[in-house]
Amino acid sequence: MKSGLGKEPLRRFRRHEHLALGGEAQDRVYRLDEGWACRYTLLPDGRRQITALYLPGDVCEPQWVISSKAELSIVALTDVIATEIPLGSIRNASDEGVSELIDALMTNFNRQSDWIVSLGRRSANGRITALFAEIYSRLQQNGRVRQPCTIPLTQQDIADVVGLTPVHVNRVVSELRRQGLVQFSGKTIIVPRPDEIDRQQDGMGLAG
Amino acid sequence: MKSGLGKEPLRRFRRHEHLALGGEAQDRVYRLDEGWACRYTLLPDGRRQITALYLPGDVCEPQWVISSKAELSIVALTDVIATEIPLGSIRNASDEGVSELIDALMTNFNRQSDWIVSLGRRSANGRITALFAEIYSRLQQNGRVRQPCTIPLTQQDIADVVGLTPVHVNRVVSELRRQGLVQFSGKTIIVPRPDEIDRQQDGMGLAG
DNA sequence: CGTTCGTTTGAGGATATTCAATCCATGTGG
DNA sequence: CCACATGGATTGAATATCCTCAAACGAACG
Repeated sequence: MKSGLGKEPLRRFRRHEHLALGGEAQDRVYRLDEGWACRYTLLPDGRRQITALYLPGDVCEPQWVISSKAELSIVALTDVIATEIPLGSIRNASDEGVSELIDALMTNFNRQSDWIVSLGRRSANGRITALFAEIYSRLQQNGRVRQPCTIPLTQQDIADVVGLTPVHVNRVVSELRRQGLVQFSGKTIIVPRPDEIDRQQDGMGLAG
Repeated sequence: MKSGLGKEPLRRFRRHEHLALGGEAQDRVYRLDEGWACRYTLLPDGRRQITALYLPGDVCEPQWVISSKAELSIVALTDVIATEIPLGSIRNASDEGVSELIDALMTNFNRQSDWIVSLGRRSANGRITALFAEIYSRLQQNGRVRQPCTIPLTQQDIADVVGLTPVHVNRVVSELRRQGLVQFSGKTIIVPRPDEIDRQQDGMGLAG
């Protein structure tokens, strides 16, 4: 995966362009070098629920190494530059490439479980602050934290992640701004002190 | 996995007994021969969110074949009889056992994505009917449908799956009973016509 | 300069929660 | 066989949270 061979082709996607369509066979995965993307489901009435967020540095979608089929569509949330990684090139030979993908898969699996907890048991405020804290933590792990942490998501995008309406997201986020927990810069959100955001989450820690 | 060798030991768990504790190393998986179990997270204030349901016939937790560690606790929701399947016995030799577990893992992964959609975008009524429909469908796939489909879950358990309070679950379920979509038999719920329940779900299908 | 996309604000209403009781079946000990 | 304790289901009233509808606003873009 980290083979610096430079043989893997770079792909560019514009915002709203699809990296994959639900049902399609996949013969590659992507590593996002720049930009954000997501997996989502569209309801018949047009509402959208995002089921996974892909940040710069993430591999999208690691499970294709197992199933070779996109269950859901993947779309770019910003302009994206991605490295194309053919599955054939790593599936033969029990490479470290495979185990890296498997690790990423399990990480996503556990993240989904966590997100079920958020959606099931947290208030709007808790879900949004939890999302910002998660994003910061993941960017940090990917080595992509500029100071401070910036989030190029639309409030509509955020709403589709946290399962709320954009109107209500706006009210919650505005309140966070009033408290100084986030700042706005144009349409991107800035989290100046991620550690404080983390403490905002209502009733979330661990046990049992 | 289906080796009828009879060498695998049977394990019994009483209701509320743990099959695994979060953080524990695991050297086996379980196939549930009888009874129901779940994976869950406990919040600091005592509320619980169930992140996976295990039905008779299911393997619990297939991802242990990869990670060998329980991220979250697993508890029996009813009395359980399970077959213990040592991981060592199938990890060497690229058995069909492994690929069966991998398949189950991917099924659970996709089910979690679907559940995120439910929690994020469905009403109480939609979540509960979706849950019943999912349960019926899974029991059928596992070859465990007696006529009719019975669900031995407490309303509190259901609440912890769908992310609602038991009080509100009671109101919704009572309304479903009034409409004849479910029946009660003591504390267990019966779904006489699962196909009709399926049509109750508000705004759920596919697209995009 | 008019569109377009995204944000912001208000008013009103629907949905789900909270807090409390009550009910009911089951199981236990006397 | 009955009194009592227990766990779960049920109901009501009041409240909180979030949604819907509608309009206005602002920046970016062609």
